[in-house]
Amino acid sequence: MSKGTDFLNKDREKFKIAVDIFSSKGYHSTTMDEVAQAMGVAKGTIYYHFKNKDELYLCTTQLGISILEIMAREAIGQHTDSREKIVALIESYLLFMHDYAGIAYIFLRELFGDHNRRDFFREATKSYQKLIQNVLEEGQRAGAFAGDLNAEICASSIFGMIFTVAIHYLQVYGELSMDVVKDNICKLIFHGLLEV
Amino acid sequence: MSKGTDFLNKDREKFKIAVDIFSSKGYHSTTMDEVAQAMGVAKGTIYYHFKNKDELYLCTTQLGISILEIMAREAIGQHTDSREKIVALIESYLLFMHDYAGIAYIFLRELFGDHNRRDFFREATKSYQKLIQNVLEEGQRAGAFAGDLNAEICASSIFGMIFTVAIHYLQVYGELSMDVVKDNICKLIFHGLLEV
Amino acid sequence: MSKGTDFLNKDREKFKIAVDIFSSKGYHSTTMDEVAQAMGVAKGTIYYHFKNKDELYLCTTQLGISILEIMAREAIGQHTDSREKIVALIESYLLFMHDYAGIAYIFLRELFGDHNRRDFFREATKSYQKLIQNVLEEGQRAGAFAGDLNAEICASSIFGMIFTVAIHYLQVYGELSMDVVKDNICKLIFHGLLEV
Amino acid sequence: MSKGTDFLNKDREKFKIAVDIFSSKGYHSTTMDEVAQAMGVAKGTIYYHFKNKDELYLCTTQLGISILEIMAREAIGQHTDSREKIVALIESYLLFMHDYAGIAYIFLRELFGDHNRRDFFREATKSYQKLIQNVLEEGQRAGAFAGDLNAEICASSIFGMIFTVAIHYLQVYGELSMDVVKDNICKLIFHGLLEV
DNA sequence: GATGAATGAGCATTCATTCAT
DNA sequence: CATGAATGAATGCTCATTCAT
Repeated sequence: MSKGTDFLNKDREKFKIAVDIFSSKGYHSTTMDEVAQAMGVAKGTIYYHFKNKDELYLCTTQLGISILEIMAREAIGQHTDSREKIVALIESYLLFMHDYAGIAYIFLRELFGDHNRRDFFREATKSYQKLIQNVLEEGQRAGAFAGDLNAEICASSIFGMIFTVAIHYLQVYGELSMDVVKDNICKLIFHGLLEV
Repeated sequence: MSKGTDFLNKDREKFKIAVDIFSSKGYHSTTMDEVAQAMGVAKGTIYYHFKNKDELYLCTTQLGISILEIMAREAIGQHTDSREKIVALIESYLLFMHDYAGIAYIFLRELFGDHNRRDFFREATKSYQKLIQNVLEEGQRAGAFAGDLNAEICASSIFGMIFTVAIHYLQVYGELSMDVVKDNICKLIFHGLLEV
Repeated sequence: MSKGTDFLNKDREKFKIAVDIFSSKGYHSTTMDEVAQAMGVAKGTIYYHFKNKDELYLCTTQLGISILEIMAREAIGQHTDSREKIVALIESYLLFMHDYAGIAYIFLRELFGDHNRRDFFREATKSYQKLIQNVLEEGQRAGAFAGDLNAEICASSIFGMIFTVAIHYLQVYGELSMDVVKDNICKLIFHGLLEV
Repeated sequence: MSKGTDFLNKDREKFKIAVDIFSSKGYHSTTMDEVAQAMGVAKGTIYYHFKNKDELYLCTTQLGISILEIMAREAIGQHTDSREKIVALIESYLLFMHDYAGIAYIFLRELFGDHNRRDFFREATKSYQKLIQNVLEEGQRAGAFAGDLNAEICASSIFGMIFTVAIHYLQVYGELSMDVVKDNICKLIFHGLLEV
């Protein structure tokens, strides 16, 4: 944990400010002056705690993403049934989108972003998708999920679908009605589109 | 159609160059010098055809996105059965990702991007999701798809899942094996995860 | 007479357009594109007639200033009395300001302008002031004007006062009421401020 | 008082440098690089204190013009007699031209300049002319000056004449012999041209 | 620890000028 | 004679970073 992460951890208000600015303006359009002013400190102070802008951004994002990781692991941990685990994961992702939409935006943006930081976010994504994938494979071995499905592809699908729907909702309706979204995603994931 | 779109339309090579650079380096990290040099023209030439960097970027992206729209509409047009339409849409999206991955990156990046250009991309996204949504609702009326599903949420889900999986594949395996991905997504979408 | 002067002389409409643009926007803020568009010709056409922007500007201004010279010489020529000559000169200057305010602005601006073109305008000014000075000296020799006055200083004074008042009027009242201005300037010049 | 005015006020050397460059090369032909180099600071330093080139120019000119205002008000304040006030005003203007010729050039140039900044300079000019006008009206009420003269026109005349003569002298002789100029202008203003 | 004035490399943009048609 | 697409040198401005206090 770097000096900077420490700084943001101790002062969660400043963390939120950093997330707000970076998520609403993007990395490049956010200036260090703006961050400093929004945080109510001098620019030099930020450079005292962070080596450079990139470190500030990365620390901010890392801290935010670690929250998602904790939420997801906790969600899974509370269940033994694969299906219930999937539901819990969906719930936790949606909750994260609801509570930390700024971070989510940054995360997705960087996931599709340019070379510079993509690797870091790819790793994070892989680990989240792996979380889903593990539950899927576990479920397949237990005979709960169809064995002929490629768990990797399904995990990636579920990951992408949740975030896309959540952001669609946030953008179109301004708010995320979690129950409706959760129910529909669960139905789609578990039973598919076809009428039986 | 602006002067700039004209320029890119007539010289598809330059269009591809613009897409390549913007998708690999991102908007901000791409300099007009680089674009000019890569296109083999003077910087002034670009400014003769485009008002500024933003217009160059937007024209490039718009042209790219219009390709997706054409592909998607053609795909749907060749089928009457709702289920086959969905399959065709998935195929066309994957084909687009395969042939125009750069555009797809830009598209997704901006979809989650900062306020400046988000609106433009949101509209484009909405129109694609609407395409899916219409097919879904048509299928529901025909009794092919489960009537209790929210078509809007499902459309957004399908949209997000396809792109996410495709990019995951491109990032992890460097190439998109379309058949495998298509088959799995179809299975998941049509029948769901559960073993029957 | 250069090719350019010819061009402007033959097409007085284009001359007026050039004066309008240069006087309202200044030399540097006027682009060749603007001039070409306002004249209704292609940029290349202008470069066909003028070597460069500077020549266009100089030809335009020279032509304008020559008008003032003709007006002033005609005014003087119609009188033999020194005092009447002065009145006629004032009238002609005011008339010029009234009819060719654009030229007058350019003239004065350049008179106080930077090094580049100052010399040319200085010469023109000197010649106008000399015109006044000659009349003054003539009048002094004839005993009409006070002999202890420095004719050079007085000529310069009169020149400056006329233009300044005229522009003051144009700027403050939007229009030049020539009679009022002329009367007052004559009174001031001939009798001075003091109550007798 | 803006940050920039502060900067120039504290470091009068830099103020003089700015005046020198702007007056000798004009606004457009002066580059920020030149100003920075002449001042011995980095370009960024200038942009730290001034929002842009225009603000630098305006602050510089404003500061210069305020000097003229102070000089003029001091000159008037030391006298009670209207005629003596006029003489003092003339003296102060000539002194200003002598000490701050650069500012005077900028001032006059802008007074006849293009639309952009003209308004600002017009206001300044009006206030100076008003200064003269007030003294003239005061003198008229006291019976010292001819009552049938339009004070506004006379004030503008006097203003223009002083500056024009002073600049004429500077340009022709390279130096301003103040006594000669002052005496002649006073004679002309007070008694007029006519031999009595 | 904290500050904010100073820096300068980097970049978008402008525009006079050219020249092939 | 006339055109207008192409050029590239020139320049205003930004902003991450440093460092003396």
